Amino acid sequence: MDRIEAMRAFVAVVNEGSFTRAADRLETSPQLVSKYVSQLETHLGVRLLNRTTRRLNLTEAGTQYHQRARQVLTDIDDMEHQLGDLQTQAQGLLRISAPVSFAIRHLAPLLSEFQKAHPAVGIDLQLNDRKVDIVEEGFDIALRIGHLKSSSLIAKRLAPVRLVLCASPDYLKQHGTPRRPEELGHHRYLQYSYMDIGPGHPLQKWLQAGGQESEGSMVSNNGDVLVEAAIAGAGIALQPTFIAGNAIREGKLKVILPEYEPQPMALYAVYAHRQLLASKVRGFIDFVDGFFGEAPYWDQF
Amino acid sequence: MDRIEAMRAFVAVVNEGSFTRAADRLETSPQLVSKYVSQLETHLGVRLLNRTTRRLNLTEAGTQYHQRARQVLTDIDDMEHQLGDLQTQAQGLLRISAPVSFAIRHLAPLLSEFQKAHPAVGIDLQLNDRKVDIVEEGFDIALRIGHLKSSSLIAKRLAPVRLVLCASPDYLKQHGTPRRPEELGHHRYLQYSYMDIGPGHPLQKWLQAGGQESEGSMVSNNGDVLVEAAIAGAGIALQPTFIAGNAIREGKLKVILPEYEPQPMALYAVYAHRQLLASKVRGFIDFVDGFFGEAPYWDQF
DNA sequence: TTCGTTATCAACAATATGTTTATAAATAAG
DNA sequence: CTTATTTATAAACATATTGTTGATAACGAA
Repeated sequence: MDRIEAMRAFVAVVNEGSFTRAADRLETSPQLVSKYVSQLETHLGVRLLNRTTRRLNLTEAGTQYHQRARQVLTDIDDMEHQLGDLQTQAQGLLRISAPVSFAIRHLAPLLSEFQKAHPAVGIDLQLNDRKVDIVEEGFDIALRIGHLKSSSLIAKRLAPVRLVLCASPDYLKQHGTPRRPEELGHHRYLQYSYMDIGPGHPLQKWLQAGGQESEGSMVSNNGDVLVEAAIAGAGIALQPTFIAGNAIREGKLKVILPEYEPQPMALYAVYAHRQLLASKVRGFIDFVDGFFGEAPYWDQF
Repeated sequence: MDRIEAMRAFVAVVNEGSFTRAADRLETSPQLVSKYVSQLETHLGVRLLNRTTRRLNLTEAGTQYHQRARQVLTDIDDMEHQLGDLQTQAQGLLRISAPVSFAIRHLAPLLSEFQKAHPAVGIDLQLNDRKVDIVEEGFDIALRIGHLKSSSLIAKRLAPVRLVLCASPDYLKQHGTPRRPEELGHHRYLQYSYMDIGPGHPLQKWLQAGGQESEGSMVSNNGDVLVEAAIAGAGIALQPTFIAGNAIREGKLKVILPEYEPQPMALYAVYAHRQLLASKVRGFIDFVDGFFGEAPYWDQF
């Protein structure tokens, strides 16, 4: 027996004053309503209604139960409606984790526009380059850059992330512009700590060597720093276009060996579940998807 | 799905922080708990828990739902316990309908003793000689005297009610004491409006005739009046012993034609249902049953 | 009375329930 | 780093329950 349905039946019978009318109201058969009420009575061990075929009278217990059952039912309805609204209206706090450099440069306008479209959604943006555990740490969405290994999480690809080798015109004038990967050997590599372009790539060897052998080399876990260093003429950096793009467009950096550009990585939105997604999350993903497109503005140089 | 059980499962999972422990607590299988929670989620259209195999985290919706669901569940539990108490403790107002003359003479001591045994039960005693509709008028019990025709009500026989023909010694001295029914013809009959001793009885003819033909006869719907009239020498009355008994014992009335005494009627407690009886009602019936016995004190003369 | 209405009962087919068995994922231990 | 253990879920299945249908009994009204 579904006690909630039984309670609903009982309350309907009391309100309508008849099993048949209650059944009409609940769009079911009088037989079922009768069954529900008797089951409820048996469950409670108390007679709720004195019924003749012609008239119904509440017992004392019935009166009390009716009172409180109605309250409980409206509570439940309220509760479910509230959740329904939460679901359809896209409200609540959206907790997002995002990579530091990307967020600083490109997330502000997106978030601002998103909030215009969904005023009831609050945003908590946590910048973090480590791989957060979105379930454990309570994030709704994590934006990630890289080649994602499969996991139980859902990852939606939002935009390509191109990596380019670049250096300042001054630096190139001074040290020469490499035309082939082999020529990189003597150059300074501004290394990003977590860079991984995959094995087998022509640049891979140099990249690894750069980190281990070169003297006076520079390593950072922040791409902005490396790009700034490259602009200042400190060496050659392999960095995503969403960081270097602006400097390239302004002529402060030159792209080197474009024909050897690594496979593009991608920007992903990572979230926990595909089904029963809160609509604030669903809404955000739909919103971000297509915001940058396959040729993002930061690649226009 | 029983939504209440599902809610209980969800709340248990949140409280215990694990499906398996929740299942232990609810004495069911983890599989079922899992099923319940997912059904609840599907029903609500919202994900309540983010679950990895190792840890559980509430979603925003889950937090809200948990809060309110716990409230609803305790409400329901309270409600049912309250009804349970009502059931076992015998409390509330007991509404009794009883015949006027009987109640006046014999009910006060009974009720007083009953209330000593069940202090939490209040009594509303309505005296009425008409046949009340106990369901319609909201009585818990009706005491009735007579030969009950079957009905959907339950009637419990509490005591025999003997009817005796009686008159005052003075009257009998003046008009003679009848020895055979035929001799009644010339006597005055103090008639009770609702008297019915059934067809075929030797006295039946005289009783009917008494109502229709005799001049100067007396009719009343109250037995006390008729007994008082008989004591005053107004004629012969056919009245129950619980009214006339006292006068007989005191010698104010003499019993006539005892060998023609009609089949005894009975005192019944009539109530609506045999099952799921409120314990105040159950208690009263048990109490009254046997209080008077097969040879009630009013028959001792 | 007889009729229409109403609650309930009984029986059945459709559905749902809870159990069992198996699988995948995540941590802990060796 | 692999193996074990714990945990949640999925699939499959026997059993119980549900809601429907048709029939019954009781009350009121004409």
